[in-house]
Amino acid sequence: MRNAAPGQLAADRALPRSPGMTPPVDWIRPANLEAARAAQHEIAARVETEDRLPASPALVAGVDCAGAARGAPDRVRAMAVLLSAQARSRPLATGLVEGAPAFPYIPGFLGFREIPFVLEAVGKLPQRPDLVLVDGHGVSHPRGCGIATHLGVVLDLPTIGVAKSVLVGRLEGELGLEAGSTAPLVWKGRQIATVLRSKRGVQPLFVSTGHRVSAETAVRLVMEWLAGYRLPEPTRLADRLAGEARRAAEAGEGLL
DNA sequence: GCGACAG
DNA sequence: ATCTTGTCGC
Repeated sequence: MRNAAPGQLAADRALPRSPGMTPPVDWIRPANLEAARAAQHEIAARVETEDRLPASPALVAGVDCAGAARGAPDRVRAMAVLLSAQARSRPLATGLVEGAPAFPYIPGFLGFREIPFVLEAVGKLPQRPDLVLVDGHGVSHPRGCGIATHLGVVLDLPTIGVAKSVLVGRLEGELGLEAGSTAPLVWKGRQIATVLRSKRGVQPLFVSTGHRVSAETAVRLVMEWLAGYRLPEPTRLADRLAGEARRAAEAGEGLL
């Protein structure tokens, strides 16, 4: 079992979920696009868009994925970082996983490619966080099921989507140039995310509800977890550490 | 039919 | 996401 398909083993063994229910396999490893699309509709029907998390989360995790290594075409590396409100710059723990994705990258279906690995990476953390910041959209998705929402429902944890570009929708109105400026991202007449200028002079972030976090709280928490950079610290560290891990792997395998 | 299109 | 040096602006 040590050499089982990465995604499969990851999904079953490492699910750091509260006891009670196990997500349908199609929510994690659907056999095809049609099944994946159906799963997204099921997941979207279970999303909670109201707050159901501590007002000030003490343990916040950040997750991100990167290519495993240049030269290793279809490999993915997932990094999970656990931070505490007390020491936000110093990770309490990290979880790293690598494997071959069962899904290709298809806009709108990112979760099926990365979540199997993210689940295993989060499972390597010593404890479940109060909140998870995800690199990508939450409900600001064609079917209301971006990777942040997908992950939140599967993990049964509060999540926030922090994307660096738009998937669907359009910025409405004007976005100020100052840090903290916001504007609605609207799609089909509905606000689906908040465009946030996290820092002066940088491209904005697209913050959306993942699961159990309201749109307003999502923006507040992202702002609270910023540390002088465009991305909030949990996500920024996961992104940076994933990149460092990739370089280390390339060097270790002599792929240079 | 023609674009758009998270990471 | 990834390939990539120098360069412009806060």
